[in-house]
Amino acid sequence: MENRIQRIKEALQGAHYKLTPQREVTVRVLLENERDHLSAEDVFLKVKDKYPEIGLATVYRTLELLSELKILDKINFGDGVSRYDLRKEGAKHFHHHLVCMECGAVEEIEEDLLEDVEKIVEKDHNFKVTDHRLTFHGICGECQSKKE
Amino acid sequence: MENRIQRIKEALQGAHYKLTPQREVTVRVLLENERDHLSAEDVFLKVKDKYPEIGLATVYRTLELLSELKILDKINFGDGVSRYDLRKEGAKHFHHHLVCMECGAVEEIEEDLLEDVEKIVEKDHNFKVTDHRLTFHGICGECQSKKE
DNA sequence: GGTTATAATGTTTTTGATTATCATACAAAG
DNA sequence: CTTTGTATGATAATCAAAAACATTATAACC
Repeated sequence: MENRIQRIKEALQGAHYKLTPQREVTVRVLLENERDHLSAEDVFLKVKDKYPEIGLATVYRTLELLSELKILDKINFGDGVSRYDLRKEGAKHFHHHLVCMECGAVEEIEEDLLEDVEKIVEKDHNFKVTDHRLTFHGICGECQSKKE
Repeated sequence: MENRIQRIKEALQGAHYKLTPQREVTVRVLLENERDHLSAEDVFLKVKDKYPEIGLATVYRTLELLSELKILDKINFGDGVSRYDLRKEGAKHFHHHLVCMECGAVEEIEEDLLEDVEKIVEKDHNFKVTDHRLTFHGICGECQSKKE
């Protein structure tokens, strides 16, 4: 935990930003809820518990900043809100999501499934791929068994 | 063109909806701009040229309806608006997009690249895949040559 | 045809997420 | 200490999308 914060601090400083107390609290909330996909509002409420003086705009600004630095990924599952997802350390790529159409559960998968597909795209379409986003829609195991 | 509209009409009727004049004009606009990724506002303005009495809410409702029927796909490229994309006739899956991070251009690719990947996901995660969405971020051919 | 029920429409208002603004607080550098 | 730039918090503005609601078209029945 502490060393991840340390590295995020270094990433910020490398881009001439500071790890202010507000930003640190926000990062801690993101780390503590790494498995969830929090909206800005969710993050704001959790941060406010630890640091009640913080303003909503600051949380938005911090999330935006961390996204620019590729520490966070901003994702959108089609409900009206943006959600934020910590990128795994050292991960070149965004991880993938399985979204259940029955219950809305979101599972993350880590495997790098698209190495070959990227090569095809680069070759066939003369497009230099820097990242990708892949989401599967379907029915999760739990909902499959419920339906029987 | 006319037979595609005919089939969309049948799809609507199969779900007990009618192809009203407003809906037909909206569908025509979508067909005529198949290669673009229009926002609801874009669609509204184009429809209004042909049918000035139409209301914005009707366009929203029609887009929503066509999405539910899987005639349209609602997509989000991270700017604040939803965009709508006609699904190819007979296509089981959403097509993929290449988004250029330099100029914002969006290219569509049709190939079904994920057959194998889907099998892996179904097997490893006990998740019944019904659809997927895949977007590549990168730099398009044109911007690559400009940079040299 | 007339009548009723239902579906679809258009106008307007409201909501709700995100962004912009701006005065204030803070920190670094001289 | 003063200056200069950055970050913050409160608030207002924006803007896409949804909701509300009254009106109009359509269909079904007699």
